[in-house]
Amino acid sequence: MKLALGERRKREKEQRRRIILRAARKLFFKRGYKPVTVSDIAKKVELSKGAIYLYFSSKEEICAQVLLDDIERFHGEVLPIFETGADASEIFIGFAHMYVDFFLKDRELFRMVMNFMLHANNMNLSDDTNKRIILETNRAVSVTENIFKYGIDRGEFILRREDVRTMRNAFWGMLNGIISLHLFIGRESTREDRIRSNVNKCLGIFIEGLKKTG
Amino acid sequence: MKLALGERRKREKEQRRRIILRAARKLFFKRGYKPVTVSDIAKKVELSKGAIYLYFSSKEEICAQVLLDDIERFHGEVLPIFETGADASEIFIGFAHMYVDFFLKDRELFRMVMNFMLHANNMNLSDDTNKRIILETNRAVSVTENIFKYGIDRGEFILRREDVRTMRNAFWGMLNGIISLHLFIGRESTREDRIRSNVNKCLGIFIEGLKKTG
DNA sequence: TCAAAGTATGACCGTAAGTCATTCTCTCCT
DNA sequence: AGGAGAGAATGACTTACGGTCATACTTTGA
Repeated sequence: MKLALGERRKREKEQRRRIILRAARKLFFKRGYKPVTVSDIAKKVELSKGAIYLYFSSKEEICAQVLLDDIERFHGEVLPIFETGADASEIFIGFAHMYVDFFLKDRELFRMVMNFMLHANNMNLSDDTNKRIILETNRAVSVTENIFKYGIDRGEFILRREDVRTMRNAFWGMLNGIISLHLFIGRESTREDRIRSNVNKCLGIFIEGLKKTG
Repeated sequence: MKLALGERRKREKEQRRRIILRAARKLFFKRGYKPVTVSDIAKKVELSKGAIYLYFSSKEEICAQVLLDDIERFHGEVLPIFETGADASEIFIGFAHMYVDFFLKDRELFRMVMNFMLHANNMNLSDDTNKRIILETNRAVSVTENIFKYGIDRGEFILRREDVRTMRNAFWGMLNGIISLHLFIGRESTREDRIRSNVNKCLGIFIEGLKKTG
């Protein structure tokens, strides 16, 4: 009789999983999700298609894990912003810029995330992946909500606490919406600095609205 | 020798095209874009699959035309709002509510439109369809830009004219973003009145920002 | 050393978009 | 009326891709 997967094997398996993910990421970002086939990924890591399915249950699952890794990385990068002691408006702007920069590095990443949000309901993902999605979603939510609460506590924002959730939605919506429009609609001005300046202006107006007394 | 397509035939062809579109629309909205096959559509209108391709060059083309018809209808419905002589803020709110209501009637419609915006670049659409897309995009843009200009002219909004384009993007982004979040992320509160009230609050804040002097 | 566990393969399957040779049907000219 | 040719329709066929599985190879540990 045999025991379950030895330690070293487990490690090697995890390592191979990561190699596949890296390859998939590169391919997806270069050619887009749909055009990349599972065989393409297999070829790139010198495995057969069947082998890929020993590590991932579906192409969608690969996509989800690529995106989750990136989002986790973003959340890691964004944390220090809260240590600065800046006021809520500055934190907002800082957060928004990090978000924009994050997605401008790989525009296909943003498209994939949006697409994923749109269709996640109809995807068959592993329990583990679903857990990660919920975790990261909650993290994103609480990060932004906390900025609003911080602003309220400091007396910086005129906003009822029960409206924080609404404003959090508006904030995310605005940020994603502006990026979408620039990347996929605007033929003009998709230069990074242009997008950044637009985000600045929009958030400026929004924050003015939050500050306005009476 | 024969002449090109007689008048009556042309009319009948157009009629059949519309019948196919109606059937496709119903199927798409009921089961979603991907799950509906071209054969499903053909079956519903009692034609063979091949016949469908006499009227449309691809499934994507069918989708595009369904969406364009709906967007055109929306633009038709939204025009009267500008005849009311209301102030710019009211027009904004009115416009936003019509937009929200329009998409809440068929949630799949919104998903399809978002998806379309995300991938329109990589679709092979007919020249005619591409023209319609540009036309409708420009219409949407100019509608919102005009509200901003109107607000500036009335002295209602404190906003430089060169920032109108930016604000138009923010407005669209916010609106689409809020709807997206509610429909596809929020497990909680996707009730219509809830979404409407959220849109109200967000736009309220946004408009306050626009009105703020100094 | 050999049996079980684990890893890998690639032919194969199912499905769905899109094509095309063929057939049917209508129109209009003589 | 009749037939020629334009146009409408068909459905079997092609292609492409996600996913599966019987088979075979490799490692491990008793």
